[in-house]
Amino acid sequence: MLNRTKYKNSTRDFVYEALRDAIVSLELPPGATISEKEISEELEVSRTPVREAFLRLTEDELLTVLPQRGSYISLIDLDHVEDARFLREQAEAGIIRLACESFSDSYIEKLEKNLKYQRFARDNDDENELFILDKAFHRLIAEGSSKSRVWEVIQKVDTHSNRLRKLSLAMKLNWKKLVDQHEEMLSAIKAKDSDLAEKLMRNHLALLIYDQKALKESYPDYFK
Amino acid sequence: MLNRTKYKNSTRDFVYEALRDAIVSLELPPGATISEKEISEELEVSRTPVREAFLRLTEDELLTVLPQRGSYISLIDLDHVEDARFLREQAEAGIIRLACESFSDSYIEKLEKNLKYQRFARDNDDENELFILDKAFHRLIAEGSSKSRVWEVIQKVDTHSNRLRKLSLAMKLNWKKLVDQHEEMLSAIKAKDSDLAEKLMRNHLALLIYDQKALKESYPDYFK
DNA sequence: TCTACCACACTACCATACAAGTATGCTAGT
DNA sequence: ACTAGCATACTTGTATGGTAGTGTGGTAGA
Repeated sequence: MLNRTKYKNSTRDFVYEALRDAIVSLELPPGATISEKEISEELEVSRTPVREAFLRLTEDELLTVLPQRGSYISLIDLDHVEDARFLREQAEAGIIRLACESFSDSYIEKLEKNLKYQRFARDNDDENELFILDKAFHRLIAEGSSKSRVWEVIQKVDTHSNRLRKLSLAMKLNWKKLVDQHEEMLSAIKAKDSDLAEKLMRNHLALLIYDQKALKESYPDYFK
Repeated sequence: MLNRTKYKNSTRDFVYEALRDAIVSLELPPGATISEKEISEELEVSRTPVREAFLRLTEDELLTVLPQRGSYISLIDLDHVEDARFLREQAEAGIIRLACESFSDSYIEKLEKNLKYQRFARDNDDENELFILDKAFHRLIAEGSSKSRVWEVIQKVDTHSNRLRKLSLAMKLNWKKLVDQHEEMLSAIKAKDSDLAEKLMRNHLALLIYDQKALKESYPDYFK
């Protein structure tokens, strides 16, 4: 794993971020067992900060701890994924309505710039970059509507979906139409058409039910 | 504080629940300083589980920890309250739409029973009971729509509002019209009128901006 | 061969000791 | 009288030792 010095001040945060990144990137796959001692030796820290990181990961539902038995990376629970997706749809529907009501020119520009890069990434089949730009696009809409904190909360409960997205990336699923949808959404915001914007957003996020079935069949061990 | 034996298995959960209840009930008021050592002596446990409870409370934004300096109960941040309210409005608007589409008779009955008690509590000026019944009412709608987990998530981020509600209880603010609104909502669900139900829910939750101003003036030390 | 039992290795949980940063008040020097 | 600086008593952060519960593999006995 990475070197400690490039991280935050506290050892706890270092361990937490290292583990979370490893889990979300599937470097530590769902179902893998890990122990406090093992990680503490690997990262060359004591068990205390590792334990505290474990607690936070448990809260994020990325880790499952069985007292006196062991811990393992949580399996992806499609019910949880759907609940997170539902919450996200409701939240972002409300947010994009706000965006239609009041959105500064500077944020319009930021979105346009982001979209330009999205098109570029799409034309170059750079799914990884598209993944990042997609996230940034939605974040910008929330930011411009002064709802950054809401967006952060959603992100927090959306970790399971993030792992799914990583899987769908690996399987090269449909990432193309995404850009078109984003463009339509930006047009709606510019036209201040709240109803249309909300509808587009809901359709867009409904698609996040990717090919859950296909993914589950390809990686059965990763699912609950 | 309470005896340990009546709580869950782990010491950590015992400490966490004891502190969280004390904070939300305002027994530990915003701004009050507490230390790991102090709590560990009071509850007669070691510092480790106390510390772990502190970490969880920090994640809930109920506690603020300043390394090497001290910890204090977080002040109520009205911006955070509004963000949580916004998220709750979006979520419950979506949930009540679901309720209009599919809601079993048994849950209709449960809501009716709950409302009966609400009327009783209102007529007896029992604000405390009304507080509990209000919570249960909303929870029932989520449960009946198979969105319990979403409701739990909302609850988790809504802790600041809960403290506000406790304050407004103390000030005997308007708790009467609440029952009427709930009755209208149930009627809309029965009539399967999604649009009306959603509108009612949004209006209802918009009111949760109580008299924030009045509260802030009455308890200035509790706010950020 | 099968089963009951036990020793052992493993886990997370909790207690405690030590380290390091911070605030405060006293004291010595001006 | 005032200030710089240090001792001290706090705080949280980290390390480590011991405890109790759990799974496993081997062994003795039928």
